[in-house]
Amino acid sequence: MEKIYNSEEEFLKDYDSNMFEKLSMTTDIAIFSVSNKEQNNYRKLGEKKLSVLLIKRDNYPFKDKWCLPGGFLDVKNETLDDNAKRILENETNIHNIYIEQLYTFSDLNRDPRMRVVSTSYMALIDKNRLNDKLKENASWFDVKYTKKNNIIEFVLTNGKEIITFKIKQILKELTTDRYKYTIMENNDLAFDHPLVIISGIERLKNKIEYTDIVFNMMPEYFTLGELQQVYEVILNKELLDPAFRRIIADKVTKTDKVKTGGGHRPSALFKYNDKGE
Amino acid sequence: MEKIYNSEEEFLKDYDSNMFEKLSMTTDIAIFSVSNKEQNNYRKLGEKKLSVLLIKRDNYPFKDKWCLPGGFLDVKNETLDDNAKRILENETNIHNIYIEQLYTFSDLNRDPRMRVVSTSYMALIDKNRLNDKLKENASWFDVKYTKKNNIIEFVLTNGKEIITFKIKQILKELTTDRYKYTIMENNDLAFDHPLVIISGIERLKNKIEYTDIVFNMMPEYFTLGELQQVYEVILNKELLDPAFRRIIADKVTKTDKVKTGGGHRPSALFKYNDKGE
DNA sequence: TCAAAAGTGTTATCCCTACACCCATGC
DNA sequence: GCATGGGTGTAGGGATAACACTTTTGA
Repeated sequence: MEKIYNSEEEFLKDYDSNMFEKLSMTTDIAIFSVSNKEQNNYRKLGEKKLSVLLIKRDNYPFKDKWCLPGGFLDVKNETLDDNAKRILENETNIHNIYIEQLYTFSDLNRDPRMRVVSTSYMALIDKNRLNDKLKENASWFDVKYTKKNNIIEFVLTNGKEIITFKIKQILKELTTDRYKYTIMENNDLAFDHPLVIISGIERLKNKIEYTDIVFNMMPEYFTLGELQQVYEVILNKELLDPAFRRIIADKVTKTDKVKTGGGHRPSALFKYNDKGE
Repeated sequence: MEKIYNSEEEFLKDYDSNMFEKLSMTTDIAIFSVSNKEQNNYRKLGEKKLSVLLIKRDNYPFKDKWCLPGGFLDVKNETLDDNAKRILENETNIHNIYIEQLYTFSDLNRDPRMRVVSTSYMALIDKNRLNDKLKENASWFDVKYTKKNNIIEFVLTNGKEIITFKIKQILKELTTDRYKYTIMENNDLAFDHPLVIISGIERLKNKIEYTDIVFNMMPEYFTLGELQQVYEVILNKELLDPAFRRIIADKVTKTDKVKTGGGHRPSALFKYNDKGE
């Protein structure tokens, strides 16, 4: 299991020991949610942002750096899914959260303490369901990214701190238009977690088109405008109303409820139609 | 590293020992290719089949059962990709083969010898490039499967032996139309390898639509008819000629070469157009 | 001559984009 | 009244499916 280091000396003492011949596994989880920026104008909708949960590390290596929630596999008792769920329950107090395995990273120098292979997960949640239950060393960061040629620049901020990193996108094989990502610049985020974040975002963008995973990030009742904003935040582009409504028409059911008070025509509230198909 | 058992006693002696507290990792690789069934009719094209390479195990557990090529990770020196490539080179003598990570399986009882987490890979190859180099305990099996409701029945055959298994497809979450697969019946294939095979087939079906991976299974020069057959074998359905030609038009380049001798109009030979885009 | 596959053109249909337009509300 | 988002209809264009048709070969 994970060893806790409180000082650098303690950490360096183990650094050259035989620990490095053993294999450990961890899971790292990118939990995504959508946050709502308040607006001054009483008419306008709050601007939505994609956000990810980070934890401030309290031991070496990467002490005092932000990282994704993650932890070591209990070899005797857990599957990787069990492990990811347990970590999420510890960090967020939330059960029954949607998780999905992303990719298994196995760089030799990933963790200086020992040989670690890490399976990454993506988790989705409606942030409003758990906001005040977070531990004090955890914080939601809004995610913004821009792509120029093959360089993707990320800016993460929680209002007080800013985290930046750059990722390069490369064609992996001549015969695939899937990409491989490598970290170009990263001073603020522990381990290879920038890669986990971009894998999660790519998966999310992909799956929102052909599955219903987006409803894991929505409250029970929502307006179509709110749902459209979430799509727009994830896809990083604007959608036209009529097109959007056609696409999601058979995924939602209109309810009797309406949402008023917005300085405009009240919106009908919808529910996810999980009987569908 | 992997321990070789030549008798069951030897194997059972270790079974209850402390080995089970340690963690090992393996990779398992589903190598797919397309085989060509000969036809009696001189005019007809050979019928194409999807095929997968299996190895006959020579030690416990699962002694004398067929399994996918796979092996233990060298913890000190290898990434998972390195490991998969090394295993493939050992088993097939082929370098520069296309590989792609699929999914990491971590069931607690996957391997009775010890706690094993296994990352599965898919590999693609043009079988004609390596046919006579195979080791004697390796054999290509044609893959046929039929789906009734949520049960998928597989029949694998290499001409002499037949391997069958059944897999059940279940909706994993209400909010995803991705599936989870569980093994219902499996007497002939080692470990959880049926799951690796179906994951690979699903990935292949998906990616053939939006990437160029199929060309990893083609020779340098091919006719559009042959290419279409490969598509049809992988997608498990027939395609209409004009539609197919439109889809792949900008992925291939016509060459001066033609293929004659088929009892019909000669076919132009095409090349993969890897300059594209 | 004929069966089989190679290869091309054409039409009808569907789906999506883009735009236009009206509705209802709170200040 | 008016800005704002809610909500709907429709014309045009592009892609696709389905079909018809011609070409070329080996036996």
